[in-house]
Amino acid sequence: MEAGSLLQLLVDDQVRRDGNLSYPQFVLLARLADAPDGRMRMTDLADSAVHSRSGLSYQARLLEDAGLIQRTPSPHDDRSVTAAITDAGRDILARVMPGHLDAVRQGFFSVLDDSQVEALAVTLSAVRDRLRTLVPSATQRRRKAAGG
Amino acid sequence: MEAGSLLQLLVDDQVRRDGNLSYPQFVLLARLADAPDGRMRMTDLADSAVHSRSGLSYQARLLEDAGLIQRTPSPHDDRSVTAAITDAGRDILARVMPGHLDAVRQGFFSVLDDSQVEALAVTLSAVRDRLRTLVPSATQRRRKAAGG
DNA sequence: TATTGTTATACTCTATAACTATA
DNA sequence: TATAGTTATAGAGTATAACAATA
Repeated sequence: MEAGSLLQLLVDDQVRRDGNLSYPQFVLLARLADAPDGRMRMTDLADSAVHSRSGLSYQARLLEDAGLIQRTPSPHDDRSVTAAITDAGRDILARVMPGHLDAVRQGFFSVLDDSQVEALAVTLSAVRDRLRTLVPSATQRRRKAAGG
Repeated sequence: MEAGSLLQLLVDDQVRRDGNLSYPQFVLLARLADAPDGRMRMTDLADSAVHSRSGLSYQARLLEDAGLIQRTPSPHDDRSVTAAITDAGRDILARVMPGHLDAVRQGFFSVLDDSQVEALAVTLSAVRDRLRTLVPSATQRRRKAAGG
């Protein structure tokens, strides 16, 4: 937990300096950039980022006001909204990534060899998957609140 | 990072239910309980917990108001304050720990074998130590702010 | 002068509940 | 009825800067 907190502080500082982004904003932007076509449904984004829906709406508004993402109605379901990273969003990310990679290399990878990195990927993925079954997603929390 | 966030959510829920503690309060209390004599200087506590001093003062006030810690002037340096866990604090911790151990076992250790746990301890400790050299402590941040 | 700790203040983030709208 | 998303509101946590006190 200490390692995680410290790494988040390091990355937060860096993305704030280089791209005027907060850590959660950077995570959302990076996740969108990695998604097919740079788009994701709001609910899926909320679940994947461990956010409540209202928390995601808040961050999405900030990112949209900054011109880094755009929200549009989803094609096949008029209830849904699709968030898409904009060209400006990709530009910011391109500006931030070199420093980000440097920071992560220096703070994380530099003290590990390849086999250790591989082992971490395996074990922490297993932990993450396990925790996803134990920690209710944003959607599940909502269902629980409505039902109880 | 995902694993860390999820584990924090899991633990936060559990310590809140079982002991009416927030995650940062639980961390501070546990750290004090582990310290020799149950006492630590405020600055050392802030540095060890990745807090600013003001942030620690805030949490310390909450814990003290709840009767779980007590702050007293330090014996050898009248500028310093020593925080000590109280009997009530130890009681709360004793009430919370069984559920905590269960949660961590279920969410974390259950998916790992002994050698994986050992490898995690080695690698994440190295990462933590490395990050401690890169992320300024509360004291260092303050010096920087004063100097610049 | 430098260090320790607190406090006033402001801001970010997150969540709950209420609301609107569509399936 | 159930799901998707937003917003009003409130609260927790943190940090910066100013302050008081001691080394």
